Amino acid sequence: MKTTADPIINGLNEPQREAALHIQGPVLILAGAGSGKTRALTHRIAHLMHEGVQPWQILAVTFTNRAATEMKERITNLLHITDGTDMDFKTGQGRLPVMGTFHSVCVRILRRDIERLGRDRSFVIYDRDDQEKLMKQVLKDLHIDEKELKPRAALSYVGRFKSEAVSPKEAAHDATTPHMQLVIRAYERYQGALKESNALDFDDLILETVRLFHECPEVLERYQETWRYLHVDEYQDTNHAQYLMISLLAQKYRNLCVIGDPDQSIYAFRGADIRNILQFEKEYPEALRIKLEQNYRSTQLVLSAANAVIAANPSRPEKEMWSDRKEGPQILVQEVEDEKKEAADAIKEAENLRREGVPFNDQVILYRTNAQSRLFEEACMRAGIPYRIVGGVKFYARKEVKDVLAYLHAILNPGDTLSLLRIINVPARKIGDTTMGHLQAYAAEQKLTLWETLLRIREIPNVQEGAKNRITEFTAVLQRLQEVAQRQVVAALTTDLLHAVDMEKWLRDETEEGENRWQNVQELLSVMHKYSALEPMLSLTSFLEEVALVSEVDKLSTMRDDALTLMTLHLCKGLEFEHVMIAGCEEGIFPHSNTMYDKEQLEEERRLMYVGMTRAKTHLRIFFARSRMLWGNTQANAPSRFLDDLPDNVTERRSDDILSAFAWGATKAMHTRSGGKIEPFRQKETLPEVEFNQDLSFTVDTEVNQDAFSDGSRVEHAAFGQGTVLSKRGDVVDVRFDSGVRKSFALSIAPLRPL
DNA sequence: CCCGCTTACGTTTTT
DNA sequence: CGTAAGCGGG
Repeated sequence: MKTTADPIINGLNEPQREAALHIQGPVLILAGAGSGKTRALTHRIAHLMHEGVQPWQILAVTFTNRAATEMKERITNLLHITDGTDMDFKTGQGRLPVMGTFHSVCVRILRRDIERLGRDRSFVIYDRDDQEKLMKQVLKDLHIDEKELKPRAALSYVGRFKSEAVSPKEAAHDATTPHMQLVIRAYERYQGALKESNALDFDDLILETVRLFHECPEVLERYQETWRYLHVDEYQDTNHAQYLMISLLAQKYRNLCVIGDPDQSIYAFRGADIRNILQFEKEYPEALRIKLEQNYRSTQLVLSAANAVIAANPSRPEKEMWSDRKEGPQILVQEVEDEKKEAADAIKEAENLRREGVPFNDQVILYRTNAQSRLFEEACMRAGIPYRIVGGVKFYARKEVKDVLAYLHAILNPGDTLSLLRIINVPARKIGDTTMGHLQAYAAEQKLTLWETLLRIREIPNVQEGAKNRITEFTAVLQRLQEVAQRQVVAALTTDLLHAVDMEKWLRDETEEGENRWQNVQELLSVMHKYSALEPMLSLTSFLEEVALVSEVDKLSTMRDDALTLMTLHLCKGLEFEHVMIAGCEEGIFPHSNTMYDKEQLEEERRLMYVGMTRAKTHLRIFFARSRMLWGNTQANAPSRFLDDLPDNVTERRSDDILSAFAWGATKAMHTRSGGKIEPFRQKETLPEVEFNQDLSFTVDTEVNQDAFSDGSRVEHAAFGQGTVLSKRGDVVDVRFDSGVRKSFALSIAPLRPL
């Protein structure tokens, strides 16, 4: 029996200890925000190993690489393993349990066993962009008008079907309307096209694994025998397909430990099914239920506020977070004139706290929609404070990055037609649509892949001699690189590749964008260096595999500069900050207007608010604006209904307007009178244009600046130094700095001054 | 092939 | 209002 002297058990609170020690049978852990969930989980796994369970018999599944990495690190520390490296994990030889995302675990299974489903092990993984391209082609092939069914809409249906594990055949069964029948045809064809390209999209990774388990009981049994102790993190976010996968694995030994928080379920729109966690005990009646309610992150004031907000949601398991940290500042609810004022105020608050010793790294601005980020970004630039935006255009989704990756994919697997199509004319080598049209026609007719067609280019009619030569050149380059790939690691291979196709010249076109593009490729190269210790081919495949499955939030921890973080509320889950600011808390913004007529969506919005608030350790500020410019219109939105639930005793309400006290009382009364029901017209009220700009200094600033930036004038930038204005168009100036760097700026924003 | 103009659109997105 | 994508002209 374990005693409290045991380092694995020591330091856990009572329910955490229970979670760690109860290792046989199903366990449901309801773990509130900041309750030491990862701690409970990692200690549990460490305890399992202490009890003689082999590491490879333990599986822990998460949703993000970030979570998986953190768990691996913490278990490594806990066990004082020094040689259980990540690479060991990959080959399955390590001393660490198998820990990874749903998708990476499934890839691992499929790379090994997908041939049983009559498919090729060297499949490629399609991301969002690839999916859209493919679906576009599918709709074209089916002669479906883009107006009738857009690729994105079709994909969203397909995604929904797949997350619910509904095959095209089953879906066809329920398709009653002509529109849905169209969707089903697209779904069917899309799946066929994926198979032809030897590709799987993200959803397929899960779904094909489920299919494998269904169709090959002996394979399922092998995994059941291997992974006897199963753990699933963020269980409230699992969709039906993921639920099936886990259920199948668990059905033999029933050692399934799921952890989650129904109050933090914010991905229903993506197919997450909160019922998976709510009905866990029905499915496993013998399950032990553990509640982690002590919060180690926030002050009691923050928690009281968050608890009050989430309490308004019906049918949630009873759970109330509490904290030992009784003291702290009040929750600040700040009313501001408009969205510009909001941004300026938020930045000012960040700077104030910075001065008091809270680094920017420990501060975040959260908003509901990405579009809101722009103003904060501009405010940061204006104030000259460092910031980073998480999300938005993803690094690995950038064209130049995807182009390089497409080269690597094509080198590894020339059968990857999508990649070939992507790079055949990048950099431009005058192989245009006409030529490609002939080639694809020939390929279809002869039942050849594009690559095989390219290799036989000499036999193909209708293609001009010049184009044939250029294609021969292209295939020769790829073939040479294929050989290089056999003996060089991925970084060296890529350096060779970039040189061979003169990528630098193509990307670096003397503009700021060109410079950025090249920088991005350099960054990609630096990521590759992490794979230099491996065998050449393994280095290439591991790199591509990992790149296919990473997200933006994963990179957060690796950034070291002190910068204010800006991100959507959805992305903040799992993170924590000393100072959290939640912007745009107005009806129609948050909760978002599209959710306001649906009870369940509204509940999810409330959970999103709860998630945002519980990120705060100490300082929590909530902003709402009296008026806001949205889609070219100025509108006045009522303060968010979520603010009504903030208890007065932990809240301080402030406003930049003298009449605000009155306004507050009025809105609160209005919400109360309507009994919490939605008043459709509330957010439509538009105030007469108020052109009273309180921040005069800003207006003056930009006006004065304008004239001093004529062509050829000398300027100085806070970060880039001195330079010469090349051209000026309205608010935008092009500057060449003495360092040689060329950039364009928005005058009203950039820290640029005339000399 | 690249640009600038027109048009359409506007929620969130682990992999 | 701001943006991204599509298209026609140079």
